[in-house]
Amino acid sequence: MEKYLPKEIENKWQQKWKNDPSIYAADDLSTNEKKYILDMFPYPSGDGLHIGHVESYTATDIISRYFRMKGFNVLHPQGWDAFGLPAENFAIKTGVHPSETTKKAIANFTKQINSLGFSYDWSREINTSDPGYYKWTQWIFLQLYKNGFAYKKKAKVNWCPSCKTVLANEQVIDGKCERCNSEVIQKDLEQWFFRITDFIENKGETIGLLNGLEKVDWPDSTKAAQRNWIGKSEGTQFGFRIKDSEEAIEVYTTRVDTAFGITYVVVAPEHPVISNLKSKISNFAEVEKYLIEAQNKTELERTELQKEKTGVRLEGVEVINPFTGEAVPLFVADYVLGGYGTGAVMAVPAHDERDYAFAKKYNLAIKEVVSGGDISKQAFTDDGVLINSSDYTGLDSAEARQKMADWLEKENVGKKKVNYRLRDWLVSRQRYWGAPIPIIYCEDCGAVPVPENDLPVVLPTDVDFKPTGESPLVNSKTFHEVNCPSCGKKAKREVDTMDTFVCSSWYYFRYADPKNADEFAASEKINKWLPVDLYVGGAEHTVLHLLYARFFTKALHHLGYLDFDEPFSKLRHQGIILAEDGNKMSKSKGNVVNPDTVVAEVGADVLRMYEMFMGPLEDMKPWSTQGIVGIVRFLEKIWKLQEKISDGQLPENGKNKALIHKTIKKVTDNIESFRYNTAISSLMILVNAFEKEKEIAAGDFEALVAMISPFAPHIAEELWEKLGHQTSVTKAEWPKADAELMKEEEVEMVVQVNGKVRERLMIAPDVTEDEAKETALESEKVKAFTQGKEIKKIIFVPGKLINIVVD
RNA sequence: GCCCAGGUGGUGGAAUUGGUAUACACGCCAGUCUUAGGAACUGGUAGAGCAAUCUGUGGAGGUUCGAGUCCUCUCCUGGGCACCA
Repeated sequence: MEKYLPKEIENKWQQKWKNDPSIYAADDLSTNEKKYILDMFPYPSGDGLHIGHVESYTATDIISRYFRMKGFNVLHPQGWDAFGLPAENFAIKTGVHPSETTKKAIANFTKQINSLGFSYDWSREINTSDPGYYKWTQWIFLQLYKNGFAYKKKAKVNWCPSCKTVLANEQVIDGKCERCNSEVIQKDLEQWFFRITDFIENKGETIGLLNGLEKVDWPDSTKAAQRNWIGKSEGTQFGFRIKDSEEAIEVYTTRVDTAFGITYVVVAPEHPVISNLKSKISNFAEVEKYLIEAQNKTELERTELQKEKTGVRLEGVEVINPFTGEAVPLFVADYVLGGYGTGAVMAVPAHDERDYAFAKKYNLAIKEVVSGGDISKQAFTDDGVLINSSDYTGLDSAEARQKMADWLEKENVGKKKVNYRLRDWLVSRQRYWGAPIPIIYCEDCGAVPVPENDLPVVLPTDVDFKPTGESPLVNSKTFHEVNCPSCGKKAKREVDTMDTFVCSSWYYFRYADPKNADEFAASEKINKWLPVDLYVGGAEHTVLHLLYARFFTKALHHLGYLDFDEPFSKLRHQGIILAEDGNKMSKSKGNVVNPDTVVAEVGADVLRMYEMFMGPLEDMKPWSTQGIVGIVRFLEKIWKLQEKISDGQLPENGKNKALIHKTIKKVTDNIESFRYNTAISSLMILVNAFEKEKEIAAGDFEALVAMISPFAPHIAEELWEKLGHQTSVTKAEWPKADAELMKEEEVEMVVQVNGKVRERLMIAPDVTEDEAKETALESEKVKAFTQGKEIKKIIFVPGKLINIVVD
């Protein structure tokens, strides 16, 4: 028999699949039940495919191939998240246009992906930088704009000085730019936003971003992270009247029960009340100095100095606590955030750590109103029973919160209020390589949407890439200077482009109808294929892509374009594959494993199967070059089993039959529950058993080949062909487990005495408790522990275990 | 500080409702064969002990005939959020 030569086999079959793309094509017309299995599409970087891509793409490929064999109509597409900064930065350095770089990278990615035998439906390939695609990104922008979900406003925004563009909140990690790690600063700029906060709670028929999490099958950690990011907080908002004035300062609190302990009020440096009260503030010079200092701090500086609180009293201004009628001093301090709640807080040093630290530093009164702590040492922040709180004394915190909020409402000075941490999504970018925002500014008409007939607004090529802080599109006269679509006068185009996350927020709709020139996708096709049945990708997109995509789905559902309001019914993340040394793979450490090298050495089937065998998909796990040998040996063993295929009739071998059917069941269950590592191990057990046989029935070997085909499609096709099949193993039926045939003639029964294993006996699987007891008590080993003792109890698990309880 | 997910041999990891702890694989040890190779095959491999046996799933308690699995407390690791009032 010839040797197992993965390279030859893999080339042969990849060529065949390429020549017959229909075998993996999704069928728009089929009435079979559909499965939409989706990978997070890659950014085609110059570095090529990463070993982590291989992990998640193999996982989805296995389940896609499995579902096809089960008779489902499977949609398993792939495409390119092709806009983005790396190509643009490369252009700045070298002058090579990003479209060139991207085109090259895509060609390389495609080659690499095909060398791994993934069963994508390439007829549905998409590319976000293709005008045929971003026309619809722009179209969706216009729908959002026309319905009030996209708007432009001046605001304090995150600015990355190195990337020279604004960033969304989600793209700032620990005060640093998600992409380049530079410290982010705050700037007042006029920018485009999407009203994502409108969809936090249910909106009409559309289930909200919070409630929607309850109906999807996503990892708990991901749901928790999204809830965390949205940051819902239920509290009370009420006003402090400024003494000798009609004006009031609104504060927000979750602890209105501590209101009798208020000893001062604090506003954020951005709070408008400061300039409004300028005439009253006797130390305004000092206050102004503080404001300037606060403004110059970066986000990082402002939060890094958490311990050391600073602030200035607004001398000459006092505010009235509505509960006590007491006048308390007013401070400005940058530990209060301008962008959250009302930008002002009531300070209760006895029951809040930050207020406590501030009060200690500036020698302010600390008044205890909830019993249970020792406020001479530290703030007591738990709930408790109220003291020193007039009529509310004696109530516990929860009850007091309710009654005090009711009182505020009755007095018309406050109400219950819900706040969220989530801000609207800032989507404009001052960069080149993205989808242009389809808006035209006219001196007379203002912001005018580009007419839908004029879409796409094509990205011009006559630009200078050097980032200046203004979009490079401003340099393109052909692009920038246009006529107003409304009045025809000279006007200017919006020069900012959209965040690449906008392009990736809807791409999974486009796969349903990728070539449609009249719609972003025909509604019958979208509603046929969507929602996505299984979505697999890295956990780093938890609050970025996954939140934005949900928002798009909800907005489009609300506008009547979709039948569903959650895009991804089931989500799983692949874990990070660490380098052999246990560190993260990185170019600078030189510990990166390149899939091309591994494929060249051991073949795609081995790489695919090894990555699935390493451990649970979602776990972080280190690469092991040594460990691959196990899979090489496994596939070689399967190859050699061909020699044992019997051409004649084999006598029924009961033991192997049971093992085959048990394996079918286990592999089937494991694939459906995404536990490929244990699926492979049970296949190994079956192969080890086959190896011990002199001959194997052809049908049994076929079942094995069918089962390995999702994991290692090339060797499976080759063996399938050698078994005499004319058609691809993809067209084969997935083997069925027969429960009758799984039954063993004899099973091992564990005999325990007082819960400890003392003996293992072979019995018929259906013996009764009495029979089992009798057999067990005859055993010498068991006797040694039961002799002369009274049997108090027998626990019997049929076919498995008997536990004899003695004194 | 808050919220998730985890801690099992030398290594990656197995273990339906609580029911044989360490499947499968790597590595290691011994052996067989050999054209000495990073091949193949056979056997062994949690720890202690000559053995019977005892001890073992981060730690301490508890529930149970029986706990890796359930409960309480605690330590550690990874991830997310964080001056959010």
